[in-house]
Amino acid sequence: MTSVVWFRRDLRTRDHPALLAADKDALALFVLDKRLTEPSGAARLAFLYRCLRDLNEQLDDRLLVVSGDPVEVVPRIAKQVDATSVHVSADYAPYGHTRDQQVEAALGDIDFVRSGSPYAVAPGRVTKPDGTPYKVFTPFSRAWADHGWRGPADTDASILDWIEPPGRSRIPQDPPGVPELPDAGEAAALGAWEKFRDERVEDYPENRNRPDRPGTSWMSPYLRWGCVHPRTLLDDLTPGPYRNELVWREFYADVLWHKPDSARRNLDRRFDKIELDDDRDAFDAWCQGVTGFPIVDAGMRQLLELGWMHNRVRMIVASFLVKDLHLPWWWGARHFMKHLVDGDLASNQHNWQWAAGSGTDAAPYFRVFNPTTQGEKFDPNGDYVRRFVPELRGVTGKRVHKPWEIDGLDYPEPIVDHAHEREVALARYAAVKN
DNA sequence: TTTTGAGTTGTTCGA
DNA sequence: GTCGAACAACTCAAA
Repeated sequence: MTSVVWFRRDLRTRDHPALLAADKDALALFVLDKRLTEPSGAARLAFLYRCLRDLNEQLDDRLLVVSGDPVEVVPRIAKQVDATSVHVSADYAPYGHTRDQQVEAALGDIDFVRSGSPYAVAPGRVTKPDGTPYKVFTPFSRAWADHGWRGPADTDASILDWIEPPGRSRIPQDPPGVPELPDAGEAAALGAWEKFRDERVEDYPENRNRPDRPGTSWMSPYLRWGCVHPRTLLDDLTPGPYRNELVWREFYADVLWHKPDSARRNLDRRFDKIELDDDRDAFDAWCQGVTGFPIVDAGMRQLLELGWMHNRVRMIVASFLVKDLHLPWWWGARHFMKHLVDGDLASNQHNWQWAAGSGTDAAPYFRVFNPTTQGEKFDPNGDYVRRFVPELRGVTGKRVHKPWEIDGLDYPEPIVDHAHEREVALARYAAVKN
C-alpha cells in the first residue's frame, strides 16, 4: 500500500506524527499554491524554497514539488501513484482548513488523514469548563499548561521508503532581490534552537526588548514553516517569558480558529466605527521607512532588508501606523505578511489587532507609543537605528533618536506631529466607546 | 446569579 | 534625573 505525505507547514522529518501514520511506501509531496506564493515577497519565497530544498535532501531527492491548486493536484497525484491514503498535519487557519475539506472531498475513496498540528495543543482543545474559548491570555495560558502536551514523536526521514516521484519535481530558483536570510531547513532550526537554549534563553527576559542586541530566539521563521515543532522547544523549557511567547502563538491560533473572520476584520466589531484615514502617501512613507522617526524607519527598513523585524520594533511601527497615521491595521498586516519570513496569519493579524485595540485583551485606549521615547528606551545608544538608517550614521549616541534637533542631515522631517496625532487618536478611540 | 479581582508590552505630569 | 499617580471603564474568568 502506498501513501502520499503532503507537506505544508511541517517541513521537517523529526517529530512528525503524519510520517508515523503513513504507509511504509510513501510519496512526499509539496504543492506550490498561488494563494501562498502570489502575495509573498522575495525573502519569504526564498526562505520557503530553501526549506524545501533542505527537505528534499533529507528525502533522498524524492520530494515532489508541483505548482497548482491543491484541490486538483493532490487527488491527481494520489491516483497516479495508486495511493490509498493522504497524510497531513492538520491546518487550523481559515484558508487551509477549508482547502483541506475540499481536498478531502475531491479524494473520494482515498483516505485523508490528519495527524498532529503545528501546535503543542491543537486549536480548540483548551476551553473554559463550560466549553467556550478563552478570550484573555493569562487564563488561557494556565488552562493550556494544565492541559499538557505529548512529547516529541520519534521519527526521521528513514522510517518511510520514499518512492520515486511520478512527474518532474521543480523547486523554483530564488527570486531576485533576496536579502540576507537565516539558514533554512530543519538542521538549521535545531542548530539555532540549541544555540539560543544554551547561550541566550537565560538572558532573554532582559534582552528581548533590545533590538540592538541579539536577544531574541529567531525561532519564528522555523516555527512558521514547521522546520521544528514547538514541542521540541517546550521539551527544553521551564515556564518563563520565552515559553510564554510560544503560548501566545498557541493562543492566537486558538482565537483565529474560533473566529476565522478575525484575519480580515476587527475581532471587536465596535471598532468598525472608528474614524480612519486614507492617506496613501503616509502609508508609502511608512512602508519605505521615511517617516522621519528613526526607530520607525529603522524597523521598516530592517523588514525590507532582512525579511524580519525585531518584535519590540514591530509594536512601535504598528502603533505608529494605527495611532499616529490613523490607518487601518490590515494595511500594515498585509505589508508584514508579504515581507516577513516568519509571517504567520494568526500571530500577525492578532498582534496587529492588539496594537489597534480591536483584538483580545484590548490595550487601554490611552496606550499610545511615543516613537522617540521607545527608541531612547530600547535602543539607548542608537546602534539599531544607525545599522538600518545610513543617513544617521554620522550621529553619535542617543541623539540619533531626535534628528530634527540636528542641522544638516539628509534625513526626512517627521511626517506628523506625534503629540498632536496622539490627541487625535485618543479622541477617536473615545468616540468609539460612546 | 452575583460578586470580585484582574487584565503583555505606555505616557505624561507633577513632586 | 527619578518616582508615583493619573489616565476609564469594561469585559472576562472564576469563585
